[in-house]
Amino acid sequence: MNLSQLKHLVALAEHRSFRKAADALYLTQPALSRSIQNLEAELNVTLIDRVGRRNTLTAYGEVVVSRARRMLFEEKELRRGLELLNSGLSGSLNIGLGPGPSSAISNPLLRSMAQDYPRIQLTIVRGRFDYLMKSLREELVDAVVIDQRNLNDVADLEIEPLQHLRAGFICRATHPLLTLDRPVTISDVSEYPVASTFLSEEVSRNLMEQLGPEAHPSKLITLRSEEIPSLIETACQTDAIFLGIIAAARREIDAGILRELLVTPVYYRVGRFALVTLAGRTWSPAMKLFQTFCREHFHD
Amino acid sequence: MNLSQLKHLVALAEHRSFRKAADALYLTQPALSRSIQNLEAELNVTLIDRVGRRNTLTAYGEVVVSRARRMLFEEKELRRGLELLNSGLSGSLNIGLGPGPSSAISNPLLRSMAQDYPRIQLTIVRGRFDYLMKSLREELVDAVVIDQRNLNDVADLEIEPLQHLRAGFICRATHPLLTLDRPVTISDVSEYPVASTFLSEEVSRNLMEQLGPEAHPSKLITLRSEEIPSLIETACQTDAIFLGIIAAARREIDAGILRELLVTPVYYRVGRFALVTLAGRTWSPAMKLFQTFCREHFHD
DNA sequence: TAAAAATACTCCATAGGTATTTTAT
DNA sequence: ATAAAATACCTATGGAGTATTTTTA
Repeated sequence: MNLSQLKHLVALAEHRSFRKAADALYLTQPALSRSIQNLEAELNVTLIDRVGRRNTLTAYGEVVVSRARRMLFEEKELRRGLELLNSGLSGSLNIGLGPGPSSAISNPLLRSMAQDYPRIQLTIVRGRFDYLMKSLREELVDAVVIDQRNLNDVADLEIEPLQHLRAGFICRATHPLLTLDRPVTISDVSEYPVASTFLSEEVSRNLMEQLGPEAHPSKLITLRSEEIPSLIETACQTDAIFLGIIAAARREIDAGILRELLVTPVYYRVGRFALVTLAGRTWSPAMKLFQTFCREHFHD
Repeated sequence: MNLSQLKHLVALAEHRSFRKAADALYLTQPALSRSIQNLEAELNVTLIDRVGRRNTLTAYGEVVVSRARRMLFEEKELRRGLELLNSGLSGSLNIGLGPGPSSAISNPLLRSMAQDYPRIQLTIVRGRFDYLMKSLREELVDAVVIDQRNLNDVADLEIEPLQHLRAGFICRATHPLLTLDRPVTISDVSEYPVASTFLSEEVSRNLMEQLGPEAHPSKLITLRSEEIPSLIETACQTDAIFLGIIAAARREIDAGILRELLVTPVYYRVGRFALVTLAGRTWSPAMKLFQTFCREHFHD
């Protein structure tokens, strides 16, 4: 058995065709054919049932492919580990950020890297949960920061929970609701446009439980976008009320442009974010820097 | 990079001597020397510091050795996984059973697997003919056991006929009909509730041909369910008469609770069951065990 | 100056290529 | 009839052996 044969088998399992797999491997079809035959002969089992168009792995093939995948993963990590050692702090860092984390740390992360580690190539990918997890598993990004409540299948992941980020309502400092001489209710809020992202089921349910049926996103939210900065910009310039992570508007709140709007009963919901990486991958020095960064910057 | 080189490096890391490591690997010292050199050349790093007596791994060497250990572990597990599969001691077996076969072999199959092959993952799927065949063709199950009279399109199938299972009438041992001093007729039977599954067209026709129009299921059968054990339970506790595979009531008959009711003219109909798999698929050892099991357990 | 590792040289097993046949749809 | 996979045959690379030299404790 050798690593080439295993690569060949994995490719074959993916393409289900000797021809296509051979092309993908930059090999001739006969070479691939023999490579698989040799592997089968050595292991003394049939790995794939050749049934014309539709080749399928046998039970043996399944066993071999799954182990082979791990071995090839380890090989890739071996080579990457050497490169990391060689490159020191000049490596690259590819990060995937969910909408919440993106609004909270995108800017400070870019600034921090530009100032302190100018030789690190930083790439930030924005996206929805599924897309980010796919990117992570395909090793297109080194890590993602997402709401960990979405995570189901975590067997192959390494998850570092980050500090919670509070969520709430935010409006501009000159907003009429801030001058009210009584507590602001959800009905008051719904008199104005409410700007938010697409909220998960869990968050929606939570909103309703705490603030009543009027708070259901489908009724409450009138302005919806994945671009949180745009939403915040809107809240700055209009009477629209932003609903989301407080930290996303940190700069505007500090500048006195925006203010948190306290709604009774108090809506206080946290985003439970986490730094997620593929288990078994060596962390680059840049990755460790990012971890430190997240720990420091995840707060309200 | 290949697995031999990695084995060599790991041995070298353990023995800290080319000489000793070479001996342990049943290799000559120059061969080992070159093997390591080739690996170093390919990875373009020094893996081990040659300092005469006491060789030590470099930082690169540490990275490579630790990943290599995992790869070799995976390789060992790969081979062990195949052996387990081969010995029939592991693996998975997904079986689809039609109503008749299910009642006849579900329990013994579960018991047999639990006792003799505790590490095989057995899944039994119950269902009607069409559903089972669909599952088989989509490879959701490895095999189905069904009444082969239903089979039409068999081009892509491998069919092993199993021993016929007799069908007939069964009632409890204390049933009034058993004390009759004349042959029991179908009219006698129809005086009582008759419990059975949904019968195929062919079986229905056959029933009528042999026992007359009174025997048509739509008239005859008053208790209908796919759950044969429930029907048998009913026959045990009431004067209802069970119509179906005799073997399904094997246990109760052996225990003297139920008895076969002979109806004149003799109704003797066999279930022509078969073990059906997709042609061209390699049989796992678990599958072969199941085949043997079926051959042994399909009898009255 | 011994023991250890590297080098020089030879052999052959095997992975890969091209050309062709066999198989299955 | 055609696409896919297997087979036949050839070449070249590289891994392993033996003999020998170089290194260093």
